[in-house]
Amino acid sequence: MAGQPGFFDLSDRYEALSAAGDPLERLAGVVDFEVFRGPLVAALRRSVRVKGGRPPFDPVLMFKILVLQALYSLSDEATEFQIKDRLSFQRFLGLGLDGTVPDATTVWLFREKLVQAETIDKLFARFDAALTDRGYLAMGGQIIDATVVPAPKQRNSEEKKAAIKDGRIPESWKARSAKLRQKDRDACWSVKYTKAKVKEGADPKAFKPVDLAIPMFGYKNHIGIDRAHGLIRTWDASAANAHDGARLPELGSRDNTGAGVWADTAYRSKKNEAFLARGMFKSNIHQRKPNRRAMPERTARANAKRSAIRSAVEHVFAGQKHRMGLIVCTIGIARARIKIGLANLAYNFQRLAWLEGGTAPE
DNA sequence: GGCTGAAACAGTTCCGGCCA
DNA sequence: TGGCCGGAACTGTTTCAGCC
Repeated sequence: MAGQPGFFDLSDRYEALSAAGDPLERLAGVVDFEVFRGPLVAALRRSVRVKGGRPPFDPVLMFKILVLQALYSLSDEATEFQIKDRLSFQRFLGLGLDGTVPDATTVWLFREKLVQAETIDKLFARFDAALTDRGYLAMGGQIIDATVVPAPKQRNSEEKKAAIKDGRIPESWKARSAKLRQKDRDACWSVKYTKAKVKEGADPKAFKPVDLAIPMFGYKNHIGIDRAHGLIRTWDASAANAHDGARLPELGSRDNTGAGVWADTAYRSKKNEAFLARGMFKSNIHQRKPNRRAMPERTARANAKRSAIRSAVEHVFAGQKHRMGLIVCTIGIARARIKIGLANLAYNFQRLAWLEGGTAPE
């Protein structure tokens, strides 16, 4: 698949991360990766392993490799190359100069086993428990939002698009298994609405705001962060066309000590307001502009106050997109889910490093 | 040396980007 | 717009390494 950065596109992201010392060293210092061994071993079913056979790589080592992939948006091939090439990667993984580096296929197979065992939620929950043990309780209320994670755009004919939309496999693909397995039938198109920016040199007073509709293809990362620490506490992944508002009941965490819930207008509905009222949450969801009427000044001021708080979640997405280069090149929602989940987990690792007095993740 | 299971290799197909 | 190239995801087959 294309779209992934090549071997030599890593330097910018690495330099950004390295601005204040070796970020991987800091990460290894604050995150105890051994806490993941239990869920990893369970996923790989080591307990039923009979004697004999080639010994596998250590599951924690393999998991740390997936973390590197998520942090630097590396393909499996690029990961193998970079581990062999970079001393900082080798130090992070605890490999010596003569250490054997897992093959790209081995990395792919390890990730595939985690997909099959649906382990990512257990890993996320395990780290969340570790955060709580360390004193980082979910506090101050929660901020909920979603963003589209791009995937390679499929080059399908109208006939094939219609078949996929109906949940059918196009006839010409049925006999060609190799072709079918390369086709992503779960990723979807969505439209992102935004305001056009003032052109450089133009008079801002003469500029009339224009709505832009940007088509996006891929998956959606739904997250809930705690306001006090900015850590991702709940998450889910879906196709890009999933409605954000419908996910609020799944993302709303009862573990947060604060009752406030912040979200944009996409989450405002009678159903969601009823859900928040039942759960004793305090709704800080943005108000919609009244139909064919100007936004009342009082509402606009209230929304502006909410925006100032809600912007924290946008920093998470910006970090994942621009610094980590998050993109889903795997095929199917199950694989996309682990990629997105690992990106969320990797973000929390970096955020923890910052909270503990390290480099800023933004 | 045979068995076993994981790692590694080799091949197929895809998409993004470049160029005519 | 279509052809081509390179990088990437995925899979079938072969090789490797540990145990008996």
